[in-house]
Amino acid sequence: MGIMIQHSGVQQLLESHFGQFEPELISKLAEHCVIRDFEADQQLMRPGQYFKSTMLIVEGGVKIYREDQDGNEFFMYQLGAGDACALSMICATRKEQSQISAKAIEPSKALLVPIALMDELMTGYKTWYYFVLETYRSRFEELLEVVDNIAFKSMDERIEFYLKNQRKLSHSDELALTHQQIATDMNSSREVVSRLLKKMEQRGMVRLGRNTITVLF
Amino acid sequence: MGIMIQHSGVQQLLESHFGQFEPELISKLAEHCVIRDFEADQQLMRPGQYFKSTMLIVEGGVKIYREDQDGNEFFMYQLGAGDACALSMICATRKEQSQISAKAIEPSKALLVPIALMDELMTGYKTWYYFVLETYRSRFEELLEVVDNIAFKSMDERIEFYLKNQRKLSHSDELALTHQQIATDMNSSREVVSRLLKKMEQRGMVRLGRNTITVLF
DNA sequence: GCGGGTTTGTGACAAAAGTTACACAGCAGG
DNA sequence: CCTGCTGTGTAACTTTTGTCACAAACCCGC
Repeated sequence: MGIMIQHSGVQQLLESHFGQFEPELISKLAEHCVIRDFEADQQLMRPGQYFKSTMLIVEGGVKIYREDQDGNEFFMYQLGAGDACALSMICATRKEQSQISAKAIEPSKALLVPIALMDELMTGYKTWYYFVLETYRSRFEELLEVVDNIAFKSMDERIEFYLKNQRKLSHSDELALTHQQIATDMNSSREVVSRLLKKMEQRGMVRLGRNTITVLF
Repeated sequence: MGIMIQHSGVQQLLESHFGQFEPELISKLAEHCVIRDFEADQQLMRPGQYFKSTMLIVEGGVKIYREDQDGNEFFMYQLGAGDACALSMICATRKEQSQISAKAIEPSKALLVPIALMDELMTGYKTWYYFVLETYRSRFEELLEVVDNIAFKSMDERIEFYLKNQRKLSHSDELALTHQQIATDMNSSREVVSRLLKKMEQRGMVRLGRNTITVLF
């Protein structure tokens, strides 16, 4: 009975954010997969961890980071409900180690799809197949955009891009961010970020407050 | 008759570098795809171009670049015989614009697989399906490594990585490179590269000559 | 061997980013 | 209201990277 309730919950979550999936696929997923809850700031995966399943975000938001040997982290992109982690799909299919770290930015739910199921889903369900391809494509493009930013742009342009991104994701011009958080995400230092933000304020691009940055552009 | 000869040539090239493909897949590809030749330094694709087909490299070597608006280019990774461009697969499936530029570094041959064929190949041939997934995975990982380099490492470490890479690809410790080429690939300037290479020579890591860098580490 | 190209070496300087050090403002809890 | 913590502002300095200017070395064809 507990399982039945669980399954119908899965079904409902899938229907609301993965409406493109055919009904049989949704049933299949509801039958074989589980939902896992994450608190804000909790890690969904850490570097060096092995994947046993692919994750689809069904609620909340997740930030994806790249980490180096010294534990520095570099923010790459963010996932929301309806997105999937390409890495967990790719690595999952090869039982590879994760090279990235993922952190929930708010209370979130993810659907765990066992890797054992992947082949069957890919060959049996057209909408799943397209979903996976589309996931690869969009993650790849996001990653290319990340390369653009750090390869061609200076710090102030990168901050601007970062803020635009955050605004889009939070659907608000008031961002609840500290300078330190931004610096950490960009693998820079707080002083540099403060300095550049101050210049942006003087140019009328943002308004700065404690824990808040209001985007004006 | 000319077509017959063409087809058997395709078949042979496929067999030598894509031995994992099942015979029926090779025949299928030989039947529906064509080989295209590229001279050294010729562009396989340029930014803004639309894909009509996916490319498999069957001979030679290709460098993949990201370009910005001002025409600066940033080298990301290199493909050899047996590799495929993930971008051309991903974009091909959506008839998207290319975001990258690809340049042959030596006389090369590529197999052009029409995008119209992709779905049929993916669903009908297991080895093709695995090949595509593996292509996505390895390009994605290469891209992550690129991010690592520019996000975490300093110029001298990046040069070191670049040289190691080139050594692996050319199967030789003697690299035929000018400082200017390296600088262009890394979106830096020739003077900086010269300076750092000189330091590396003093530390005994390389030996420098005109048009050649001998890797000693 | 003599120009004229390309490639490399180097010094001086400028700009960008990172570091150190410290002051101070804002807020929360006692 | 005081205390202490967190977040921000800022000056001074170092390091790294990029730019400018020019010299020297090398290579090739004549």
